[in-house]
Amino acid sequence: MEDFNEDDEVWSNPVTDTLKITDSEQVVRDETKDRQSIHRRTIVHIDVDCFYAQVEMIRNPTLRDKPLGIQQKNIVVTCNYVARKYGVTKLMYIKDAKEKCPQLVLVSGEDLTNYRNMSYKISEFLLKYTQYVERLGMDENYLDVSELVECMKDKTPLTVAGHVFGDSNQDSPEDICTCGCYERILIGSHIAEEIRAALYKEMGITCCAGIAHNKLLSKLVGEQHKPNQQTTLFSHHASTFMSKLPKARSIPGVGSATARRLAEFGVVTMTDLQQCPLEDLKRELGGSTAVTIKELSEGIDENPVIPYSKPQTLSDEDSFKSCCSVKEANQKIKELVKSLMIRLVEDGRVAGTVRLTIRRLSAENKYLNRESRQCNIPSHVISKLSKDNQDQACGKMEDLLMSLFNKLVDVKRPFHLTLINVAFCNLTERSKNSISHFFSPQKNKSARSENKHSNADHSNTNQKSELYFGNNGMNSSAAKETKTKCSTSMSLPTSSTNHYGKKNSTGDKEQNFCESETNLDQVTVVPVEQSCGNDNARHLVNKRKSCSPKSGFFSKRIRTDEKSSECKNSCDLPSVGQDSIDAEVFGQLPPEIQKEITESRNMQQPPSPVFVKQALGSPSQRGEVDETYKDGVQNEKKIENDLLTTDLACKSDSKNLKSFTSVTKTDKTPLVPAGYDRDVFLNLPPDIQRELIQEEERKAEWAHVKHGRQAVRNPQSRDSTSAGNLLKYLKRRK
DNA sequence: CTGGGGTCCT
DNA sequence: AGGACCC
Repeated sequence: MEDFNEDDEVWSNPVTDTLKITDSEQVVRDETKDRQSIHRRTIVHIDVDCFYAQVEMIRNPTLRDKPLGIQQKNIVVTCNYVARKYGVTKLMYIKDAKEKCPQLVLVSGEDLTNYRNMSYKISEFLLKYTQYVERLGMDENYLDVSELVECMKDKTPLTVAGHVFGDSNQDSPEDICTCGCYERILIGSHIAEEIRAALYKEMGITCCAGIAHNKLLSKLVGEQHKPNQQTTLFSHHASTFMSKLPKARSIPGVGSATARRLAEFGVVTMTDLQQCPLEDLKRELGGSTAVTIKELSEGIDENPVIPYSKPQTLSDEDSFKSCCSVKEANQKIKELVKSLMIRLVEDGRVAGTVRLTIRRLSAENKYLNRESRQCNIPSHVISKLSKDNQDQACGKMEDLLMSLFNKLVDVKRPFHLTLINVAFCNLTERSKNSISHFFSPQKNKSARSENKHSNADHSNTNQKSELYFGNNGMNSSAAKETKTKCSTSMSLPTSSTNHYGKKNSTGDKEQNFCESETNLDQVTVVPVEQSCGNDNARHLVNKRKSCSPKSGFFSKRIRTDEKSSECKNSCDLPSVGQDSIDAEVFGQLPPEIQKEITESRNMQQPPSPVFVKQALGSPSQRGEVDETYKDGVQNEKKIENDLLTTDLACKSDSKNLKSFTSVTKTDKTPLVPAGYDRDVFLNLPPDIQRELIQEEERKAEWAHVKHGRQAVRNPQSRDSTSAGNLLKYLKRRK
């Protein structure tokens, strides 16, 4: 039955081949079409509401009910929704903002440390739902939840959670796509809602979500209802949705430069772009961007969600009115280096390159005029850094940067700088260096490229991911967790028909309700490998042929042949909970009434309509969401405590690291990190041993985080709170 | 009077 | 090294 496999596509593409020569009626229902469909994925885009302002309001709850602006230099970079009521907007001058709202409270947001920490906590939290989490800036994440959806497809809910784009009442059944995406997106909307509820409950963060079949649409549709709401887009509304966007510039990926060039030949609105002949676009913009933005304008976007990893650069910058002397510059650089060094040490990697960027005051071209010089960091500076001589290392680094400064600026002539940026890049894990240094010098050269390769590629194929982590002796849990995740159950009733009266794709199952009240915690989790057999487990391996490292909307098109696992049997888990609405009765209501009920529930501010309420395990955990939201202050203490606990847990982790290290120093039989020859290792100087061990610890910590088991957290708070009804079914390793 | 970060491509 | 894009 699953004849469509990788071998077939080498020779031909049965689906598209057939599509070309046949009437679509039969083909659309072809099962192979489902796998190939551009609708095959379910993507959730999570956008944290006024991120910096939320972080500050969590830090200081008394700010909640005041108009709050986050200030960087002369600008309000973002503000809370109280301030927005007064007309304060993002990137507004302080002066203008104060005019609009004299009581505006300003908090400096120039130091990003707190925001960065919260940002990663959020991304790590999201990793509990899928390994496919891609960060976009500090406050946005894409999640490919296709696998989660696949596992819940027997539990397709009746209605969408949250807002939906377009007027569903106007839909006739023929409009709805029959490839299965309708049901997948429906499930996706409930996944998104649960994620948002959990994010709020666990971290006190509110966000918006967009749910659609690709990244572009999920991001754009999520902006329809803000803040703290979510919007779902079904594929049959995709082109309408795109047409309704005002400007071509609305497409993420069409920036100011492209928009200007488009406007030069008369393309301004989205429909202009949609209707502009491809040939014209190619002529004006070049072939690849032309094709890309043309497809984006039609709502087509096959770019995969690329799992994030550690950042590729660490940079710190400061802008100012004027810096006209070497002495001043030196001082600024010194400060930047100091804070960057701290971040670099925390990161655990070594920087191979340092870059200095400046901006000169100039009448024209106010801020496109950055110039930079970079150089390699000599190894003796690196070795200083890895020891305790960090002051010395900073000194060396300053010297390096000053020599770069002299390359940029003719110091004998007057100069006027308005910005200095220092960046560490070419970041590599220390163990790579150490290992190749001490054990296999000939591999030294390949270390960098190998690293880069896996950064770009392992994210795209489970196969490589497994190889990569496996080889490291670290953790192949990325791929494994995916497989085990398939034992997920949604607590909503299923029905053989949706409220349009269309058959579900799983329509042969007449079981409409899940009445079992089995305790969630007793649910047996069956790994997919077992329940589906090896043949199906094999499908979990992505077979992406190529990978462009770029993750934006302009990346080259990547053919992805992800085949979702078949895990029908393992999904037949008992389902739980009762809803206050009788699902059977609800299902028999006329569609308009169903819609009304759903909508009235969706009006509630926090994510909590039918699904969440039902999904939350205990009465004490449901129903209070509204309350909690309204007087957030009451909850603040708890949230802060939670965060505190988290921090402490992190610290205790590094404490463990230290005690581990000290054991190796004093014990007669020191521990030897996995993957090292014991005799060789023990003959190394003690400080090298210590470094290697710390290296392994750091890698382990990161892998930990990467695979969703935060280094952190009171296990109880994770297991027994709202962390997720979805999550309750996910098998956690150990 | 225009943040402080990031990404990838050319 | 710079340019485009993202937030």
